[in-house]
Amino acid sequence: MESLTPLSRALCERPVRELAAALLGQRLVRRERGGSLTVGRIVEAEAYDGPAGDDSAHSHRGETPRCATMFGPAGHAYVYATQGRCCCVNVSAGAGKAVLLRALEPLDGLARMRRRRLARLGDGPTRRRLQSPGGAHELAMGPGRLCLSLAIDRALDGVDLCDPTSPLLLAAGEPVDPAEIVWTPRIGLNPRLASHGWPWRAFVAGSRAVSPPRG
DNA sequence: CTCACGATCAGCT
DNA sequence: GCTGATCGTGAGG
Repeated sequence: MESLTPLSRALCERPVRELAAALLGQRLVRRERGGSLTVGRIVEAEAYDGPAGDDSAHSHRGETPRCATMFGPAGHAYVYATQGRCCCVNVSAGAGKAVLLRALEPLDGLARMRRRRLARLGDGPTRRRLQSPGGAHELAMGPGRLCLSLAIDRALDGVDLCDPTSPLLLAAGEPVDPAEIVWTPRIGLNPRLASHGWPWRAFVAGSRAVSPPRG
């Protein structure tokens, strides 16, 4: 059983790129009714710098109902729906800034994670990979898959990730040595997201759970 | 009200 | 590397 020392609010109030780096190695913990815990180690994170200088942030035109959590206190979960299929979860960092959690290395509750992923899959190669013994690292590889594995949806938007009693929280793991952190431009289908040339995507070198670049 | 568009995923070529 | 699924969101009339 993982210990549940929550991450401090002060950490989440640091500049977003520092926060993205500091989140690597920490735990994302999902506590469901009945007390079951699903836990992953954060291995990939992406910083969004808010309305001032970041056109690709959801907050780039100011506060809207969808992204209101980004303008609330730091350390809360900003969860939004994408394509109606799945959600993505961010750690709010105040003033419209946030860090998107892109990938976890599964630690606890692997059976629950696999069950929830398989429930969404047809009879294709992905199903067979996830069922194979070496397939566990793929369970939460990618921002949408991460949320599917941990049963994160819009109902969790706004929960306090620094509160040890929350259904979703950040807990202390092992910080990652800065030398092990790789920075790259953002990835995704929208070329605009990488157009800044900013190396704002941080991931743990060598992690098998890091989502591969696309396009 | 209408409409264009994704911070994605899965499956196939 | 390319396409379809599928729908919330936000901008504009």
